[in-house]
Amino acid sequence: MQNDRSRESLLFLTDEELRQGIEGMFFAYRGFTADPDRILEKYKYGRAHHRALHFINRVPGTNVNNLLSILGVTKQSLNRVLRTLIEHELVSLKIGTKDRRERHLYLTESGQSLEKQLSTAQSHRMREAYRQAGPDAVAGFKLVLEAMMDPKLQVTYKKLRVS
Amino acid sequence: MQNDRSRESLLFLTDEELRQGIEGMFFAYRGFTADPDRILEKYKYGRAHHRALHFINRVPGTNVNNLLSILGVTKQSLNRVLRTLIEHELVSLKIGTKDRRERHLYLTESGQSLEKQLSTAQSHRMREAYRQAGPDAVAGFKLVLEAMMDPKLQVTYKKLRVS
DNA sequence: TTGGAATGTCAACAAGACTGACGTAAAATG
DNA sequence: CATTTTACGTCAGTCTTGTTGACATTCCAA
Repeated sequence: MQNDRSRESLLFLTDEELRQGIEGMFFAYRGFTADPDRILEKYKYGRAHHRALHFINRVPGTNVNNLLSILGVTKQSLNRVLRTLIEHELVSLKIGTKDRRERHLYLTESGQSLEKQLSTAQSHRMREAYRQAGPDAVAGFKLVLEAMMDPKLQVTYKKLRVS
Repeated sequence: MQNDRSRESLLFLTDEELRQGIEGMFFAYRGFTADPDRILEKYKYGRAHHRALHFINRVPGTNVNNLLSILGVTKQSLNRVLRTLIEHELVSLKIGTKDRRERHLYLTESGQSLEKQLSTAQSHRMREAYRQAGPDAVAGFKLVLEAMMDPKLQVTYKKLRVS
C-alpha cells in the first residue's frame, strides 16, 4: 500500500491526467496542421507534400530510402508525392555519383520558397504557444513528446537535431 | 535592441527550438497512434472509428451534431463511420424524447470493450512518457498543447475536462 | 558472369476525408 | 397555420494518401 507522499507524487499519472494528455494531443495536432493546410490548399497540395518538403529542406541531398525511414510511409506512396513535386519543379533530383541507383533530392528555389511559407506559418503558431506557456513548460513539452516516440523515431529525431 | 538578459530569456523561441517542437509533434503523433492502430487493424477499423468510440464514451448520449463539432469532420464522413459501428453493434442509437430528430449515441457493451482496449493501449504509452518525463514536464506539456489549439477547440477541450 | 539485393517506378486499389444535391421530420417563427 | 429553419440521413462523385503487387535498373558478390 502506498503512503500519502508517494500517492501524491503520482497524481499526474491518474486516468484523468492521461485522458487529458490523449485529448490534448488530438486537439493540438489539429491546430498544429491547420495553418499549413490552408496554404497547401491554395496550391492543391496536401500534408504529404508538406512533410516531404520539410525533410528535404532539413536534409538536402537525402536519398529516397532515407526520406522513407523518416516519413514512415511506403516508397510507392512517397514516390507519387515526389513525382508531382518534381514535375512542378519544387524538388530537383540528382542521380548518385557513387551509386547510380540512388536519387538525391534537393529543393529548387520555388521549393524553398513554398517550404519557407509553410514553416513560417507553422512556426508562428508554435512560437505563440511557446511564448504563452513559457520556457519551463516548453522544456517539459519536449521531454514528454520525446518519450512518446517509438524508440527508432526517437533516434531519427535526435539525429535531425544535431545534423 | 535587446539586452543580454532579455535575449537569454527568449532562447526557447529560437528557430531551432521551434523546429524541434514541430518535428517533435510529428514524430510523437506517430507514436501516439501506433498502438491503437495495431488493435484497430485486427478488427478492420481505422482511426476514424477510434475517435468516434472515444468521444461517444466520453460524452454518452451525445447527439450527432455535438460529436461533429468535437471531431471536426463532415457529417457524411462521420455518418459512414457511425453506420458501420451501429451495424456491428458497437454503438447504439436512441431517438431523442424531447426532439425526435436527434439521435443520441451510446456505446454498447462490445463498444465499451473495444474502447477500453484502445484507450488502455494508448494510455499505457502516455503513462510511460509521463513517468519518464516527470510531473513538472507533464504540466508544461499540457500547457503548450492547450496553447497550440484553435480557440474553439480549446473551449471544447476544457468542457470535456470538467464534464 | 550471373543471380541476388538495393533502389526506384508504374498500376491498381482502399480508407477516409471532402462537396453537392436531395429527402424527411420536427421545431421554431411569423 | 403556413413557412422557414434545424437536425439528421443518404447517394454520388472526387481527392489525398495510404496500401500491395509487378517490374526495371543498378550494383555487388559469389
